[in-house]
Amino acid sequence: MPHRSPDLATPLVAWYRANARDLPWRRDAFHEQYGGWGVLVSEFMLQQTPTTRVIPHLDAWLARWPTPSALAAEPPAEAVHRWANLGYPRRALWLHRAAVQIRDRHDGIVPADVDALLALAGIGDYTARAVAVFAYGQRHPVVDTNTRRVLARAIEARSQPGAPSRRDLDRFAGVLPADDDEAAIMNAATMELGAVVCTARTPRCEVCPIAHVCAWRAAGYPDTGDARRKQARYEGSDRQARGAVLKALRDAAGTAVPIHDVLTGWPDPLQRDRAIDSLIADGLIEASHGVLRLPR
DNA sequence: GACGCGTGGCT
DNA sequence: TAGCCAAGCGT
Repeated sequence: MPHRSPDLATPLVAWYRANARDLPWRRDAFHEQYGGWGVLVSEFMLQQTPTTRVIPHLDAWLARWPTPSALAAEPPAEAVHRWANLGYPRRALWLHRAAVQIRDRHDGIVPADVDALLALAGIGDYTARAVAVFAYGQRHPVVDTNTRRVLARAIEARSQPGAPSRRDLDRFAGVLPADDDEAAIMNAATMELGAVVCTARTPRCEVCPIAHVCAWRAAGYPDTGDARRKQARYEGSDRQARGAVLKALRDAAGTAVPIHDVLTGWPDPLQRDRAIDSLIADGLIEASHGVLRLPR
């Protein structure tokens, strides 16, 4: 018979109020200026990209495209180009598609409804709820890798979370405060704790506000194994080849490049061709009359 | 559920 | 120094 979970919300919310980093998307002025669009763009960029690398790109992006309709009015090539080195450039394409969908379906206003958000390109369980909560103040569980790690340790006494599951959402919803605003803060606080204290490799338990109720700590920090997938090797991978092709086209400043001038001297010519073909299939580049370009 | 998908800083 | 890691998503 499992004992009741201790109250995590009170210490987490207090800790967050005193210790939250001053990030752009947490400022009142940011919300007043960019509303749900600012939150949406920040969440897209933060999908698998570190906070410190996102900040300058987010500023530039929103200065250039302060509304969904502004982005939707330009070709996807511009989005892919300005995505620069943020990584996973499909996100730039999806963000552009989402902007078009927001313009066409929602009169240019980022929807507040989770199901409407989920129907947009590139938006899944995490991003939909993050927008509904952080832009519109609704009460939903926002569960990212940080939250899953904090809960795995504090409640399940595991060193790392298991594989992501829809059940994570229900489980976290069960420990959120009833009040919308408090719940929103706990969502942010739990992610923040995982990002800066309860980190994957070297947790700083000596400054953790919930160490006194942490099941993993009480159990003596057992290594319960890591259920996460290991990342495939990047050096020599198709992903590296795709990245190099796309960088070449970005560096060409949006102009077409003869296909034979792209990645000349790449060690594996078959891999080079495979990268180009898959980028075309993904819609990240276009081919015509022997030249490659970003998608128009 | 498992896989493919970028890029660069950190240990 | 060679992995490890980072506010996921779509298939």
